[in-house]
Amino acid sequence: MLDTTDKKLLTLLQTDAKKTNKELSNILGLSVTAVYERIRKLERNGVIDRYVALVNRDKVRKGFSVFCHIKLAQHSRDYIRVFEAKVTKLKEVLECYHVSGDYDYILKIVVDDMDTYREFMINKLTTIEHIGSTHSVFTIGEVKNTTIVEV
Amino acid sequence: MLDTTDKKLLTLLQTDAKKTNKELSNILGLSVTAVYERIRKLERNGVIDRYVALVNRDKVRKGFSVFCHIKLAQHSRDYIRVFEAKVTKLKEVLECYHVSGDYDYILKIVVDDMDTYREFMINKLTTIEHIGSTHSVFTIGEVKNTTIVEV
DNA sequence: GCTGAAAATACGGCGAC
DNA sequence: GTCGCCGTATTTTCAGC
Repeated sequence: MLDTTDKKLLTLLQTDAKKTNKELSNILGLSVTAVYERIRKLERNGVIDRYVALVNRDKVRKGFSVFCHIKLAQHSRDYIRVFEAKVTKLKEVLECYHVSGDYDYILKIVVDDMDTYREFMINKLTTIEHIGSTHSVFTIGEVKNTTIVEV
Repeated sequence: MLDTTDKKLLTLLQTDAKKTNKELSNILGLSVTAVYERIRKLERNGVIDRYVALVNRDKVRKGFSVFCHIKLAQHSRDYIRVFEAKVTKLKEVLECYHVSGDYDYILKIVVDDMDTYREFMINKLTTIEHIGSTHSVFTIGEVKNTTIVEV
């Protein structure tokens, strides 16, 4: 379904979505039209989901990242549904995964600093029903952070 | 440094970077040029780091996400430097954070499936020197995944 | 911050390979 | 599926105020 050119194109667009079709055509050795058609197809097929701006978190005082492990009190379908719906609404929670192991969910939380994290925990996260326990892991350094999946 | 308009603009661009300045100007109640100038400034100041295409991982068979906790064998400066340099090079590792707690690093790894994860662990990750131990947490569902930080 | 105009690019159709 | 060329429409970009 995706040939080598498509894969290269995807990596390029995941690296820099502002590249013009002309620049891409030079890199890939294709015509502008061919690049245009391929991108259209990748967008139509849903392979490219969307285009976004990435913000430098340190520049907007959002440099405090925390991973929070959560156990639910019970694992009924309703408890899961309610928890997932409410946690999704929290803007501080950038990512939430249902996982297997010692706990049920991993949340990636981004806030200003430790004080705002404390506020977030008390006034937002732990007000969600059915949470059994939480465990916070604080990041002290970002070694790598990319959105590029190489296919 | 950032006024309310800038913040709205950042949220809009983090949601959809393909919006034209004209569309943005309508939403924000500004002229096209004012929007242009504000975006230029956000880019120059480094608040906007870059623009990227986001790929639907399920469409490219990269739906298998794993969090891997890593302890180093020792915590000398050289060990840390070597580990971080090598782990950054691995394309399967999308994110790597230095953390405080029971382990030293959290890695977010995205691969095809369990088989490729096994291959990755054997042939790539665990060939890095100075790793003391690893612990993998497998995701069984993605509840939320956004890149938007609301400032 | 605005208006207006120039330059660059995207877009869609065409026939041909 | 790709290419090159054609337009036109849209968008970006940057004067000058």
